[in-house]
Amino acid sequence: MDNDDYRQRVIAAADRLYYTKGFSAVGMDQLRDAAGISLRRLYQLFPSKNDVVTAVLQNRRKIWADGLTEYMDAAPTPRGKLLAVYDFLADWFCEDDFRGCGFINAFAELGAVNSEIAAIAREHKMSFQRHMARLVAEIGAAPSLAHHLMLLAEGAQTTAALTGDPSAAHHARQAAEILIDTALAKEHPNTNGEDAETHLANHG
Amino acid sequence: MDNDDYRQRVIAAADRLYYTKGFSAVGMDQLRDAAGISLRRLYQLFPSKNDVVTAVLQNRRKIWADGLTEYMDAAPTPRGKLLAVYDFLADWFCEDDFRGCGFINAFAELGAVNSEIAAIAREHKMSFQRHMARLVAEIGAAPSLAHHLMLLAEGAQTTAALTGDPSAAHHARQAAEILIDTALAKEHPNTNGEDAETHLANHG
DNA sequence: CCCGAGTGAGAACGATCGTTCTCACTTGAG
DNA sequence: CTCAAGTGAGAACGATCGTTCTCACTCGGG
Repeated sequence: MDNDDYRQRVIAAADRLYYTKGFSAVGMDQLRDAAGISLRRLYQLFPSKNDVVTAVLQNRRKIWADGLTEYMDAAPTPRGKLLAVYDFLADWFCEDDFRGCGFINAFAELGAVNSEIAAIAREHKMSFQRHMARLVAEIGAAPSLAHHLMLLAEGAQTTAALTGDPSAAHHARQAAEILIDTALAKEHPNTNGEDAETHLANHG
Repeated sequence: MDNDDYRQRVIAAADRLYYTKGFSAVGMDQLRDAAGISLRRLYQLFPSKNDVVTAVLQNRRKIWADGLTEYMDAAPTPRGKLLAVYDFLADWFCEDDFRGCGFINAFAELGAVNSEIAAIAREHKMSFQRHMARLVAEIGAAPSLAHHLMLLAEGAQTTAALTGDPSAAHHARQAAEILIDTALAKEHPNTNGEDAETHLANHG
């Protein structure tokens, strides 16, 4: 077992602890116990707690992007890919330990004091935003639609976390369908909305 | 100057400090300095830091509700009241020290460990939700519209906080207009959309 | 005046945090 | 084998936290 394996073990344990309890609520001793590693090796892998936190967030960025991409790839059409975002969220919200978006949580807890963490959270959101904008451009809708869909996804995450109700993803999907179809109807006014309506009926 | 004045002074100072730096990042000593009060009196007003935090959140609940109500009352129609939410957010986002929704931040930082704070944050969101649902019922739209509009407002708050871009409120308003008008067109299909369209043009 | 209750300023306390150090032990090279 | 380098387990350190205590002082009622 080499250093990279140990790093990944620490990151996995830290991610779970930080996400479920908050960053400042989890000390290095607790992380050592959870990762099954000595404090000495922990500090030679990560010179400070802040390095653990940033590594955890960078790791989570990749996991989140991969998970989302997986859902999107399963959808055949650009419209379906956009709506797959909310299916991805729906499944996520149903997980037992769901506690909101880890980046929003990190920003809320540490963003004001630690600009590096604020930057990581911001970069995560902006890459999601770019992803949405690309798909919106593909279906030929106005760029503002990407903002609208992003707001729904963000709102669903915080609402599901606070209320504990996973149906926020379902509501976000409903609204997204309306916004997408309205945007498409505005850009292609000659085609009637029949296709969109049947598509909507199949999923909703 | 009686005890209530002191209490209010502490709450005001604590609110600013907690909101801009986070809860665990602000100690009681710092709060004492900011409030201009002795540690002794501080602890006889609030037996523990947790009491300060909950008092701050309860206070912020009232301030938030009053501010929103003010914006809503200025709008003549129920539709205008619903859209006033996003004007309220827009002005809020432009404040210098805006750092997202204080309740989401509190939930993110302390909600996992402190169930009392989680409950306050949840209650705040649900009272906002009820407020929206009442107005949606007034304009005769489907209840799901209230969920959609709430998601937009929530998403705007986190997006504006993370990206630092106040235009999230503007985008949320755009999307809200589309969703409201679509919902109204579905509930009253005999009236054409002209009224809604001109209203939209006046505001957007 | 006296006296007791309450106050401000801040030291002190115990807990906990992030981080480093100690020390006995392992291990691979010579 | 010997020895140097690295490790695990955990004590130790300094800082900081929330909270309490000390002590000199104020001040209103007798």
